[in-house]
Amino acid sequence: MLRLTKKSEYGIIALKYMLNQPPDSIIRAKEISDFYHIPTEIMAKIMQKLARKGIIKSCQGSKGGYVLAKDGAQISLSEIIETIDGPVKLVECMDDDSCACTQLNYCNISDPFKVIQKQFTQFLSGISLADINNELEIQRVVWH
Amino acid sequence: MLRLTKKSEYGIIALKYMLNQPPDSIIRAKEISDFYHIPTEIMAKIMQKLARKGIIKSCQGSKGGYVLAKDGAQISLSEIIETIDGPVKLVECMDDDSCACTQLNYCNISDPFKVIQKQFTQFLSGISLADINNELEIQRVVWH
DNA sequence: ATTAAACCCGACTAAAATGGTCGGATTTTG
DNA sequence: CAAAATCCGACCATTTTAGTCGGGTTTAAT
Repeated sequence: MLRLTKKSEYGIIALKYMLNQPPDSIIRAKEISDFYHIPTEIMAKIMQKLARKGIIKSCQGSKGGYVLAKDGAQISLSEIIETIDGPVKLVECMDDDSCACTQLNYCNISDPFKVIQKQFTQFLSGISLADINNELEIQRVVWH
Repeated sequence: MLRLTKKSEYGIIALKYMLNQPPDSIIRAKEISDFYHIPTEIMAKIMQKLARKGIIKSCQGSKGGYVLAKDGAQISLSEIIETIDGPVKLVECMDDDSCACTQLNYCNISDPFKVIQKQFTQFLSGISLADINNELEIQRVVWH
């Protein structure tokens, strides 16, 4: 079906929410999960991942929470998705190591898909959290 | 993980295989499944879907099989994927109907994602089977 | 006609990924 | 020390995907 996981969705929702709070305000996972009716534990773990990756900064202890660690324009969609769901690999045989089919010379799509994969990553990298927040205007993808 | 399903992969492999046979030769599902070690029944059903959609043409009966129904340049990646796996919907709330969150005014990413969705579909539509077959050169996605 | 080889198709099972829960640990504030 | 938050691994439930099975239809060759 080719669809983002719910966790990625939650992550994007949370980051967008944070971007729209007063700068440097500390935001708790529970605040977001309550507001959007997202299971608290799930929200918490997603934010832990984002924190480990350095997209947000954690403040432990009571009165703790999270703060955006970067400018919205510096956070790309691909970064968010990869942090939460792991690497984007359109087809299985993206690494030469983990692919039985290339070794046997069976798979006929490995090479072309590496190109597509690269373009797709560029596509996701080209969209920032700030873009998402600004409800970016309809744009056109042009091939050169 | 954001990855094509195996069925889509199989479909692309099969179509690429067909494109590289002598024009108008009739190709059996079993021929492809044997060659690439794909379960025969799965391969068969994928080709049935492609046939129903008009991407390939079926020839029933003994000595039957399939023939490409279109030029390679006329078959887009998005068409293949949507035929096999159903519509590409990056996030759940793509249709206003099926989305509880928009009704409640909770979801904050529905609108921006519609734009991303559209761009992504354009991206997939811009890649043809012929491109895949020609191991298309590294290209750049440019924003206007 | 009969048989064989292919397409056709829905229902089912198995396996994997995802979504969500639980219990408990650590850190900080008051 | 208690409360409120982050932290984290292990676990279970649900959904999606992958693959199987059994039976049907169409066509060509004998």
